[in-house]
Amino acid sequence: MATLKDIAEKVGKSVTTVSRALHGYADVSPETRMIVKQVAEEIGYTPNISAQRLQKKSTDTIGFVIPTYGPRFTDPFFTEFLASIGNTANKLGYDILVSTHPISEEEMLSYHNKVESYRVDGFILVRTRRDDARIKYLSRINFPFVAFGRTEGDCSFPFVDVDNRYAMKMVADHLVKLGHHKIAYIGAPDYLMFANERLKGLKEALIEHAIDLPKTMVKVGDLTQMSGLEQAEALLDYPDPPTAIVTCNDLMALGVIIAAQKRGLRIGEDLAVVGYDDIPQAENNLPSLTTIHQPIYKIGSIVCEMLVHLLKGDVLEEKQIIMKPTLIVRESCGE
Amino acid sequence: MATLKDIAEKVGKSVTTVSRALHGYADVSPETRMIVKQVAEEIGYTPNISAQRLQKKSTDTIGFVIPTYGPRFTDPFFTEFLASIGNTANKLGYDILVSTHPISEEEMLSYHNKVESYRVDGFILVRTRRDDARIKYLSRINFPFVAFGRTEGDCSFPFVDVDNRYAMKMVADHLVKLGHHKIAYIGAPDYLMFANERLKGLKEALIEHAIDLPKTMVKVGDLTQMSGLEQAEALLDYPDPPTAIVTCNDLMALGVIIAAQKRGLRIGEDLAVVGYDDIPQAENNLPSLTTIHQPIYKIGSIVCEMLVHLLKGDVLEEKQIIMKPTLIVRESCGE
DNA sequence: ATTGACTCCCAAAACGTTTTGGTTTATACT
DNA sequence: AGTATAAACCAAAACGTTTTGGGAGTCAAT
Repeated sequence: MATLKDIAEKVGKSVTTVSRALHGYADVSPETRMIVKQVAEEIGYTPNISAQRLQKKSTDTIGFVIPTYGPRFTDPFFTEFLASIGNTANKLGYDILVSTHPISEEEMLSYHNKVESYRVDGFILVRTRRDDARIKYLSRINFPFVAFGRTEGDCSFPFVDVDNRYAMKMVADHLVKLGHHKIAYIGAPDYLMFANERLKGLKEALIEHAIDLPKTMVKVGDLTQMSGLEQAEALLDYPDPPTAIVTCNDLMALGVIIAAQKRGLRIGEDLAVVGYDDIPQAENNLPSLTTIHQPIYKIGSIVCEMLVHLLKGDVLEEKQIIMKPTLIVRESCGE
Repeated sequence: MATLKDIAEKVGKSVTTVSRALHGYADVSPETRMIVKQVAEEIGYTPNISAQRLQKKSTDTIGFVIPTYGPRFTDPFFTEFLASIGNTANKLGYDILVSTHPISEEEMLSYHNKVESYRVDGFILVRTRRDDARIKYLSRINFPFVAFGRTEGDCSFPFVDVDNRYAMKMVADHLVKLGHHKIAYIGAPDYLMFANERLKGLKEALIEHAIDLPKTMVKVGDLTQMSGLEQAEALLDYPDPPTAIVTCNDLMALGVIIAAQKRGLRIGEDLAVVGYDDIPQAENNLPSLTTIHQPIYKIGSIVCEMLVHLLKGDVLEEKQIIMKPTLIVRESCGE
């Protein structure tokens, strides 16, 4: 309601002066500045954000498009990540514009749309893909973004990633030390970069121990608990079933545990299970879940800070950050 | 990049005409309209949203402030709800502006800020409180919003809610039928409307069966699995422990199950457990969880649609909607 | 008396859109 | 010939802000 003009009229100065007074320019006398600020406070002035944006040609808004899977979409990863970028953005004076789409044409339209109508200044990407249309598009038009995760091919964009191969090496070493050699893996669709990396990492690490990971021991889930359960059942139905199952996220690992328990297997003795993410339930589960911890909240806030720096025109001192995950040993692998 | 002016110059017409051509006004000849649209397409015109907003004095944006609890905040409810309002808003041409705050002064500031700088046209509220500062503020200044949940006192605002008392009556009847009379309840802080209602509902329903719910049998958690576990331990430590524990959300119920299993109790036989929400894990858990199903996705989309109607100036045919939840009987109560 | 430096101020333009309040031209009706 | 009516168009204002490119006044040094 209240505009600069209103203030200007009240204090008998021009709109220009009022604007400059509020923005701390030096060419305003201390008295004028004081009275302007006072009146602004009095009449409850807040700048009209649309007008500011039109003039500044920036929106102070960060786009975050959540890739969803099906209608009952509940992944703890996203909640934590969203809370993280939300809080960080807020602290830095930015808004988060969220939309949700299944991976599809429609998803790309959403990016196009937000870019072309000047709705956001930059994007945060998650769950990068081996061949990532989003990254290609944004790179091509030189639109600011920061990704959590890398992609295949050109990785010259700014990102934060976790060393997935290193994580899987820790997992492999741990399992081998416990005496396992019949190891299976439940992953996610191959186009997801992190799934791909984790599978590769596990394979490589096992080879170092002269252990093979045959195709039959590799299953693909969709990251839900239900699919972990289903894939585990397939694995456990084999005449010569694995003694350890590694999954590519905790939700699926929890599914594996349930599948095993349903057929009376003792987790940690008859079957070892390893997850990835360290969601809160991993710790509280019975048995608690051995898993890879990646600091989601930390990663979110770093990603967000990097993007804000980028938007302010700063040069990033570290454009690409690779974080070391840690192996959290709990009950699900026995000892 | 491309503006109306660019098109105007290309087709040799005025900016006015171009604007009106694109908006389907009648005072533009068919030929002009065609050529305008064609040129617009050619040079990839998209309206500058900030300019539009400044002029229209509306933002086509819906605010959604997520109340968080602690840094490791992962509640499946929010992911599903967010996906729901996200998809619906998108379909209706609206954006969702998300921010996350712990319940606090800061949270209210976030509302003030978004209202006063014209950042959003309306709000969606969740997790209403008995005495809700958000509702009071928005009602007072007459700012559009729709809530999931009611509040104590004046409830003349538009909302969607679930009949919590009815839900708890179903739970009580079910448990009593199974022969339970030592029943305990793990709720959430009393200021949360839904927690308060559920407790009241349970109490009332038990009284009908001449069963008392003493203070010692009522615990307060914080909706996390961990706190469900902790409160359950306190209950089970009693010399005369309950034979059934009702919780106010599934996450805590899962915690209860773990606490019980840790001390060797058989769920469904030695102890009955009932949750609320019907999150995906409720179905897959071992034992699967008897719970109250509320159609979160549906509710989200209804809430969002109501708000959009409101924003368009339509009159709501149904301003207040109360949905009947259903009791999903699974293994955690035995039979 | 000029010049220069400094302080304080402001009119006007710009951002890109939509709306207002017309005008012009052609056609149809008396 | 004069008057409606309709079709097609458009200049200018408006939305509220920031930035540009100054101007006016004072004071001190030449």
